[in-house]
Amino acid sequence: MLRKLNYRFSQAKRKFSSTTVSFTRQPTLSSFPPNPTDLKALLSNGQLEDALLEMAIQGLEIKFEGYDTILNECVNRRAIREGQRVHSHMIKTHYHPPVYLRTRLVVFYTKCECLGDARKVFDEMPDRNVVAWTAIISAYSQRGYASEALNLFRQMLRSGSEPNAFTFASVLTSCKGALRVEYGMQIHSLIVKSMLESHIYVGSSLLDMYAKFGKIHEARGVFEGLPERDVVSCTAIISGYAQMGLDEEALELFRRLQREGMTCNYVTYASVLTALSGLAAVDHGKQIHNHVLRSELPFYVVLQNSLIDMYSKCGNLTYSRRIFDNMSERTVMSWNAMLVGYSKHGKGREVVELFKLLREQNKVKPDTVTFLAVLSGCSHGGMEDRGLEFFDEMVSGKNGVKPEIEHYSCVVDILGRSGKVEEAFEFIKQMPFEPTAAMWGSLLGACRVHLNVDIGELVAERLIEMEPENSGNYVLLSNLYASMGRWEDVRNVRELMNEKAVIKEPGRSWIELNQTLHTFHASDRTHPRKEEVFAKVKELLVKIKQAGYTPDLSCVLHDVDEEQKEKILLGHSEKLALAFGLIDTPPGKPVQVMKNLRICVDCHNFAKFVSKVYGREVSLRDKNRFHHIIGGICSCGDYW
DNA sequence: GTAGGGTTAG
Repeated sequence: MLRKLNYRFSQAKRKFSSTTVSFTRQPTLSSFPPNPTDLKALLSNGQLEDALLEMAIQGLEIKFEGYDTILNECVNRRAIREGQRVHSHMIKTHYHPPVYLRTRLVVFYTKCECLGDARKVFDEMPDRNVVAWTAIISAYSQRGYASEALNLFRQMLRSGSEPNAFTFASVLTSCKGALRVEYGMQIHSLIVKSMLESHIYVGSSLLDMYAKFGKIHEARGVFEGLPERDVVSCTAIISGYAQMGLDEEALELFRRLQREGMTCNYVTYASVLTALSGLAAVDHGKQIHNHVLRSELPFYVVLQNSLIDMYSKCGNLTYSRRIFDNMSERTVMSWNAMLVGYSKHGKGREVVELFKLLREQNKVKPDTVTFLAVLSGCSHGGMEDRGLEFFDEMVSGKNGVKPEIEHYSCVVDILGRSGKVEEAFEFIKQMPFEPTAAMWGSLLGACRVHLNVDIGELVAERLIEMEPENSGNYVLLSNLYASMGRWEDVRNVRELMNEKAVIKEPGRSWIELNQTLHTFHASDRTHPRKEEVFAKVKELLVKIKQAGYTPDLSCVLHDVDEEQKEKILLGHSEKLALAFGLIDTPPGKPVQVMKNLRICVDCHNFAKFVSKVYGREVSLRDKNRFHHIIGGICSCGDYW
């Protein structure tokens, strides 16, 4: 008997000699053949290797319970090689595992990220249960194969297997990944039929799916219908608003839920910080920062990335850089957030230097966003030649990131900015992508600054063809004609616009003073202090006119007389917000105004005169970038 | 046994 055991033991040792398993200790067998209880005892002592050894020794005797126990342990420890050995042991010994064990194998392989092996076991299953289906679906979903996950879900339904809450929660994620809103809605009706709409996991996934497809009302409906809320469902709805750019709604909901006792974690704060970045609500942002510091949350790098972004979008690059410098670990997003910050502030030199540092440190691989930030940073920061060099590097394939359409768009911007309008036009015609409206828009802007009507007209024609409803395009063309003194053409543009255009998004500007956001719309008659604000605008106008300001009437395309046009211009929301800032802050203090769209030529000029005449530093953050105006000179170089 | 929310760009 003992010899038999020794023989088997040495055989087993040979079998396992290729693994990392070390045999410092001989397993103690209480009986022969050993039973699953022995295995469990070994496993509970953490002796997975010994358990495997015993399994090999006893051969066929192990069967169901032993395999189950060991595989479970392999899953818990993510012990890939050991689990694979268990699986091959089954095959070698011609053991045919029941559904339960096959499911265990599928789960083992999916958890160990061996999708191919998982799929093989799954495909060979004679009958599949809901757990196996869900495990394989979520494995595909989590690894980014959303369409395949949806395919499998359809197969599951056809096979007659009934999805449970786990399945629904998982498959909804695939709908987001595969951009299939119609499937999401069909699945929603299945969920309702299964009475799982109020399930906390299913509900959060469902509301997140709606939010990701821009159906925020549906998302909110699902959220309000949840019988209980937790940190995930609350975060999902807040981030839903934030991701849609509904920043005020996101902030408002966050504050309400906080009052109602919501718990927050790092994901919640990261989502709220996105909204605060959009609003440039730096006082609120600092409060969150304090919370974060006090609570010592895990996954700090994600939060730090959000904080870098928040501070830079609130105009405080110094804070951003301080956080960046103090990070113990940086991801590519950390670098990107910092580079984007410099880029939006027109700090070309800093962009190039930081990118150099990124390469020197050689810890993080730059990605497509990195190059987008670098190219647009070079463009906005007066480093056009460096920008073109980086782009050439991308084209040559030296840095491993191939240029995409957005990078080409940056190059159009760079060429246009440096006055190479013809070159930019040729570049667009020859690039391997269909030009976008944004590209033509950027080139039309270049034509305006560099007074190139010939190309401007061609570009405008294509642009208006592509986006006949976008009033901004007509304004650019009108500006171009006006700058050449072609008033007849300005009138024609207006008529053309009257036929087709609608104002897509109303202009809105805001300013944060003493932790309060004050928002203004064009010709705002609703603000409680409107009289004061309008009076201040008039006062500013008188003073800056004396200093040489003349309104740029080509920014107004309404069919009205000149006096009316000037009135409309004075009602632009950024002027109101700027005036309000001047009223409510002491002389000499910098003022920062945010705008949801691109700033108009006249308002830009207005702000420059105000900064000069009143000796104020004025910062304007528009849709694309910051304008830092000191003494009448803007950091954008009058090109944006 | 299987499941939900997050940070950079556009």
